[in-house]
Amino acid sequence: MAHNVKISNAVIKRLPRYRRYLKELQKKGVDKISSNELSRLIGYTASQIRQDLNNFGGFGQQGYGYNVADLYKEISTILGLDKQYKMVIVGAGNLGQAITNYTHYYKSGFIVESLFEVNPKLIGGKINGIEIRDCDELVEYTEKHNIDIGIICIPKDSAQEVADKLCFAGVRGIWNFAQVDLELPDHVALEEVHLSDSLYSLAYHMNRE
Amino acid sequence: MAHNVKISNAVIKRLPRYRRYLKELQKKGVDKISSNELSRLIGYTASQIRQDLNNFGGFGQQGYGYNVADLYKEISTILGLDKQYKMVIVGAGNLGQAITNYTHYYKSGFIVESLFEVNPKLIGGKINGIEIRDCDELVEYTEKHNIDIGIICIPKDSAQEVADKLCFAGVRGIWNFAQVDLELPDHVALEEVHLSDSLYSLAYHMNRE
DNA sequence: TAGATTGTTAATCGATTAACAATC
DNA sequence: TAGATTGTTAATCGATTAACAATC
Repeated sequence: MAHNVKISNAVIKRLPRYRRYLKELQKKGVDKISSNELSRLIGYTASQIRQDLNNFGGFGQQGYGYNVADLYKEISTILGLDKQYKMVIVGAGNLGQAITNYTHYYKSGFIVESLFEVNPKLIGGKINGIEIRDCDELVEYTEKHNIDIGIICIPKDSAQEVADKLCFAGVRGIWNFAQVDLELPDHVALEEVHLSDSLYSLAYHMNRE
Repeated sequence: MAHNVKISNAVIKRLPRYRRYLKELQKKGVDKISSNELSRLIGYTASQIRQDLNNFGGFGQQGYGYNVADLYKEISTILGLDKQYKMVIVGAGNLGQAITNYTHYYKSGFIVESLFEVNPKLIGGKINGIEIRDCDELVEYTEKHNIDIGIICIPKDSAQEVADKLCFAGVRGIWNFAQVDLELPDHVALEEVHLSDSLYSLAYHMNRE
């Protein structure tokens, strides 16, 4: 059953993966699955799967297993994917463009409302029909349009400053691609994607295995 | 001192972060730092910092601390950043292009030798002077040029197939951006970047904090 | 030398796995 | 009902933190 105990981040990080596998099962027309079968597919132990899910409630049925469609829906709700999120992307370079396209085509609940840039050559242009505005308008726009998420796709030197502006303008979450660890107020959620850290850990493993 | 005990992935994942902070310190002209001072900056406990570093050897000096430049260099070597890596990127869409530019400008040790595409409109074009070739040439090219790393920037449906080809052609590591968990032979290192998983965990935290 | 700080062992904490009673 | 499989408690394992002797 649901409790008030804080759920560890390790658990949260596994939820999207459960969801992906459940989606695949659903596509294949599978409508029930046991923790053991799921374990074989996904690679976590059956015990861990049951523990993870029971952090949020008893979604299974003894003697039967889990209903694939129901569990998929439950996990989606836990993650907040039943809601919509308005987003702005700061930095309209390749990465900003890539994320714009990606969310535009694949993530219906996450809507890119506008991009922001300092480079005058890009300002006024459009990506997927979404306008690129001057960075000077960032705070005003974000406040006015009740933006939920700010996405930072700019070099690290100005990243903290932009993050501060986004927080001031009322975003509830920041998705950071700049190579710097941001400091945010407690009430703003932060997810950092450090691409070069990821590449470096790949390099490490290439020299051992 | 260095041992043969397997070093946990948690430790490896922290190394690039140490390195980033040491780089900043170096820029500021700081030449020595204690585990306590570093702890205050980076947010890990001093105890953890000393434990982490001692997995690889005694880089410090009692009563003094750690030499910033030396430690930076040691960590770089541990990660394998003293070596060069030849890479190919499969998928020349926005993300493939973003990574090409990114590594081209910022990661001197990681060289994008070629991109590969199935879209005939893109084949023959260039990004940063790097040619986009037909995916049909992937195996031959990769073998011939002794490519070390394959980067997968294509939709999930063909990702495993491309990964198999890259492994067959002899890469030692794969950096995967497709939304699927790849299965690779043991001797090929794998680093997965699941962008939507990251976005979903952000959504989760936005609805709790 | 005295003070500072590491390297390393021991203690604690948290996460994973195992076991099994509850129950569909 | 009997068999299967969950939900949940207990045991184990591993990672983090604390403590302190070694030593610069």
